[in-house]
Amino acid sequence: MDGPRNCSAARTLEVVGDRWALLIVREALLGDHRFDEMQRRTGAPRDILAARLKKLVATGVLERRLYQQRPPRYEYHLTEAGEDLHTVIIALHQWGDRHAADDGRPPATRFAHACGAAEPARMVCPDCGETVAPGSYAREVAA
Amino acid sequence: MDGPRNCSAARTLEVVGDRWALLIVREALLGDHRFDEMQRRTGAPRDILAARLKKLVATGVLERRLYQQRPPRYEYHLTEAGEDLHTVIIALHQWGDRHAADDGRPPATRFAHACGAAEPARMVCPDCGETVAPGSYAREVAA
DNA sequence: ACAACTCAGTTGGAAAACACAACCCACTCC
DNA sequence: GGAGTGGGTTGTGTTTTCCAACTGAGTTGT
Repeated sequence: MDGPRNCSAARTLEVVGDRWALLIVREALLGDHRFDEMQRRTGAPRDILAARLKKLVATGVLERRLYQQRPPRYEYHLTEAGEDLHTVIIALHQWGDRHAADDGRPPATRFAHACGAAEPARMVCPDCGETVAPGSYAREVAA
Repeated sequence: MDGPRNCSAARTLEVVGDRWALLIVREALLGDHRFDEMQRRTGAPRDILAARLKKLVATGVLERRLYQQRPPRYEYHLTEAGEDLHTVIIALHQWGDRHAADDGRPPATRFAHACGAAEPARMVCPDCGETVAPGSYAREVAA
């Protein structure tokens, strides 16, 4: 009866829901902050990268920092909000590990927790401590 | 020195890295399986929706089920791989809750664990049990 | 001093994807 | 037999994207 859902996930996708935005966030998480490096590591066209960086700065995901005068050069760092996207990146990464095979190219990127654990992180309910399953978690609740 | 990273997150984004794919997965998670319903709830144009559904079936995220002969009608259900995307949706949803305000429209969709917990799910390391932080988790490891 | 190189972008033009409205088809219900 | 339903397709613009080349301030090499 009603139209599109008023949904937080959809709002997030308006900010990072295109082909390159989340790869840019991934780069920033991995410690790359400069234009050229990001361009090489993501494979994004330079003009698109420039446009996305602008948008991500405008939406408060990244901030632009001057790291050198003359000529003025800028780096892009994650804001606190940007850092919060790490769960999205990790979730994407895990799905790829499981369902989209590495086609045997060079060294893969990998995420590993500081404690040295080999196992991937899990999403758990903070109350009952159970791992969140697709069916047990997704419920629509009228407001 | 080298080109684009060989990265699982990037491979995942090749499958669901456009504006509509993840919203379609969200719908399927929420229990909508039919074309028209998905069209209304996501807001995607019909032709784009048709194309995405085809792609998601081809990539093994969705499967097409005949639910009625004469005229033949199909529903779209998540495969096991598709269901595994729930962590991505949840992560997006949480980020939106925190950083992209609800602009006060109708009832919001909401995800809630079956045990009734109000708190959002957390990503934790299965070994040390700690909540995964952006800095503590993202590390590149040579293969 | 002059050339080559670095970094961070712009610009222009072709190709692909997208959005929107209209249409189609096989049926069912009134 | 006319309207309605469900699941699309088609045609026509409008936007994005892609790619390659270029700019411009400054630094480094010779």
